[in-house]
Amino acid sequence: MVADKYTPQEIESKWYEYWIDNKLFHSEPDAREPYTIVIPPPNVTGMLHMGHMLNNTLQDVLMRRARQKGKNACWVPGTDHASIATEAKVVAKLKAEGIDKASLTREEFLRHAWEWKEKHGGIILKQLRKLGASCDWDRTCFTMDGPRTESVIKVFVDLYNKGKIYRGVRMVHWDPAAKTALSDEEVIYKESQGKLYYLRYMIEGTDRYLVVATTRPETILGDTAVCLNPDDERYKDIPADARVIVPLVGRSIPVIRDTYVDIEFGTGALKVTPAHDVNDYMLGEKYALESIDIFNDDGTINDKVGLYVGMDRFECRRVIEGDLEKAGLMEKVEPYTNNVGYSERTGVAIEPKLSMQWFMSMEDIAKPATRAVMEDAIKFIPAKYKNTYRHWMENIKDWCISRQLWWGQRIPAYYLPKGGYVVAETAEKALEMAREKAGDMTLTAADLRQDEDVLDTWFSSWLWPISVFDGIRHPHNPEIEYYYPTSDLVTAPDIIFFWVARMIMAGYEYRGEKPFGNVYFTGIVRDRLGRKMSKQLGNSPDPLDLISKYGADGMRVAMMLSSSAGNDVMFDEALCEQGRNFGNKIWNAYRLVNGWSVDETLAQSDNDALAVEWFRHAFAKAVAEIEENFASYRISEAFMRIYKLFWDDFSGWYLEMVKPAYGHPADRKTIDATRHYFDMLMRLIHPFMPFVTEEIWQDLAPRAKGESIMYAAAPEAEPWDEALLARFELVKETVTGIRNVRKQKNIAQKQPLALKVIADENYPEAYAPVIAKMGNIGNIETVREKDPAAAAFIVKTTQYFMPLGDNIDREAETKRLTADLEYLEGFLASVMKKLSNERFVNSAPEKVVANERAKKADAEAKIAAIREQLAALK
RNA sequence: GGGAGCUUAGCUCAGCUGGUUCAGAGCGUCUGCCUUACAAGCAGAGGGUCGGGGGUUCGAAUCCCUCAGCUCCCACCA
Repeated sequence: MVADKYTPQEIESKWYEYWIDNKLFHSEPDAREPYTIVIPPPNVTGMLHMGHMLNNTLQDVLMRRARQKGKNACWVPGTDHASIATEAKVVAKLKAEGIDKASLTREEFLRHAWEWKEKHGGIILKQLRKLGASCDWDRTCFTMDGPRTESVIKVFVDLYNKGKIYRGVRMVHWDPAAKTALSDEEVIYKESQGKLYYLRYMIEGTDRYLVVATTRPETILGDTAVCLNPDDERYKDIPADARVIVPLVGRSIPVIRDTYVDIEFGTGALKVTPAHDVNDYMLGEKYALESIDIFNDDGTINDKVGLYVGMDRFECRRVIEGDLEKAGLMEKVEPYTNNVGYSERTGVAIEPKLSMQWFMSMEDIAKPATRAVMEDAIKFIPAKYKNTYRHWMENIKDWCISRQLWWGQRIPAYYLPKGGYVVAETAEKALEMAREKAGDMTLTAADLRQDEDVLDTWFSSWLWPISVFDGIRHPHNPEIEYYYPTSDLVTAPDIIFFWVARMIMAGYEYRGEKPFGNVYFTGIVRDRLGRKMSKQLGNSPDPLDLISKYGADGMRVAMMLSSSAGNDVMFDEALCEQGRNFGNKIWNAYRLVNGWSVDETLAQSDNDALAVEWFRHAFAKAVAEIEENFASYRISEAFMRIYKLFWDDFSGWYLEMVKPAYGHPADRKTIDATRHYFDMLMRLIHPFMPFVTEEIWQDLAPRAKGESIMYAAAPEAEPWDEALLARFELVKETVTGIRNVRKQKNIAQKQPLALKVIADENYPEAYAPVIAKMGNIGNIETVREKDPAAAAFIVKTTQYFMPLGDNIDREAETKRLTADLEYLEGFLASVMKKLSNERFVNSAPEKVVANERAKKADAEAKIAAIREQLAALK
């Protein structure tokens, strides 16, 4: 027996515990077909936000649906070590405690970091439980746990041995806050308001000067040339061997010529700073220019030049502007908007920096991965992301995989005392190799120095679908053989390059097979005004607050109500309310059904038999449509269909039809059918609202311990009779017609009325008992003549009359009927126009023409009926 | 500078290969109801020249062109 009031908070934790206690989320390989999802691992120290709610609700819906379909469903949860983000958090935490990272050894720091991870690491997964996520928690993985780390190292060594990983000095994106290199994908370009400074470079030995435009005057410290376009007429008279003096610095640098320089931009003169600009770097290479790195790793000025030493780069820019003015070397300053790259993690402006890094060459590994998506071996939903994907894959650049951090997998490269290095999975193996390489058997482990850098976090998460089943270390273990490839991946499109593309590459490289069959891209969760949710705006609600307010089921419904694949989600708290209300609706419908008493001797009424039969067909049709929606990943539409099925068809019509009068019992057949329907409806709703459906399902019949609606088979598609459903629509319209009359005449539903009908072929006579009950009609009388004194309405072509004594507003009725008549005549005219068009009749398919003819007949019959009613009114 | 996508009711969106499931849904709005399952509800109603213009076609929200507005992705113009 369920409680009177629907309070989600009271049932949700109870059932989650039940599922856990009975190990209902756990999966082991068996004879059934597997259905597998690996969770996009959230940052280990992260908090749950609305994006997670959307993402994980969808995954849970798919999981629960798969279980009901008899599949062996396995959802692997886990977290990501998120090296930059986590290290930043730990550094900040230590700083707050007065500990400077620089004062710690690597081992000490890592101890702090692990401590922090142990303390905060599980939070986000615990939060996921509140949502009802049916993850197999026994399988929880962490991208930096033992097996995953070993897998990463193994893959690194393997790729190195295949010649796909190399080390080199390159211009990389440097994050001065995190003090590490970043990959191209970790840089976000944003339009920024800046200034364009025009600086004077005195030409050596003359009193003339060249004016050079730059957005970054502080980098003059590293200037080693000025470049002109050889075709620029303005500079024809500058000698080929001219040199200029770097402002303030006083260094003499050459003037070079290269067509790279855009004559149109600025003054047509470009200052070349090979250490701090990607293009300048290339010019530097080409002309063998000196490269002067003027920054420390934290973005302050170093002592190479001796000016502004220790000053922050932005501070330096401000100061240098003033100094140039004072020295008379500033021609002018203009406002300027340009694209500046920022670190995805720390948000600070990126500094291009020349440094020694590890790279992975991507071109070959990208090829099979591109093909898989283009040929739909892996399906993207929505498909529009295929283009984005292809474009990136076809222009792929090598991947900078080293990070100057401590939190992460340390690169397994070991440097020999006399130069050179070896790459090996273990220190022992490395020593062996080093001895061989150096030809010195006296080398000891202490002589080797392991690379200080760690690997990019994505270098571990790209293996996720394989490594969670230990398929890297043991490629033929039963788990990987059974669960891989996984079925669906649900993720946000902003990590398509970071993660999705790379997982596909790893899949083909290490399994020779795709990592998943379908990728469902969710949108970004925005607020009601379409703004991205962010901490700064404070427009991001705490999902846990919403869950405690509306229940997890309500929260899940809110996510379903607003999310078609790939479209952004406009989130509004009102949607949670709607979800909660739906839970309430289900709850009360159950209370109604549950409250009926049975009279075993009672025969089923015609009315009830008709209702039961109709709903069987309505339900069958809905199941087929829901099936179709799921098959095409229209999850929200599947939900909306179920929502309407339950609320409108089942509660609004079916229950109202079979509901016994207050205090009266129901017959056995009707009760059993209704409870059966309830069971089936709960199963349909369960993937979306697991808690309330479990509560009711458990109450519906005695269940064995450990039994759960989770494993109750999804309703199967059955055939249905479309004609029967169409016939019933006429019944509904008739009932609505009656209600309208009541409303217009202000007659309460309680008061029984009489109904007369001129029965024609559109009169659903068989359903007379239903019309009578739903309309509270005492007697339905079949007549031949219209009743001029009665309120009248028409359904399709059938005329109905409700004698109400003499209170008929003839004028209003005439007006209403005349309006209907006008509309229909116009309609008929348009149909006639089509039919009289020879070309239409000749070239349109027969079905369409037949349809138009039917429309014509219909309209004509209806017009005749209205004319008759109008005549009767006079 | 390239590329992709979007524009349908007050809001959020469906509308797959052109033709009764083509003008739809949910929410909101309005009106009337506390009718012993549910006011977190019930009953009823109104609301759109499918962004503008042009074209193809017997027929266009749907296909093509064009203009306008919005969004996203990619790209080294200092």
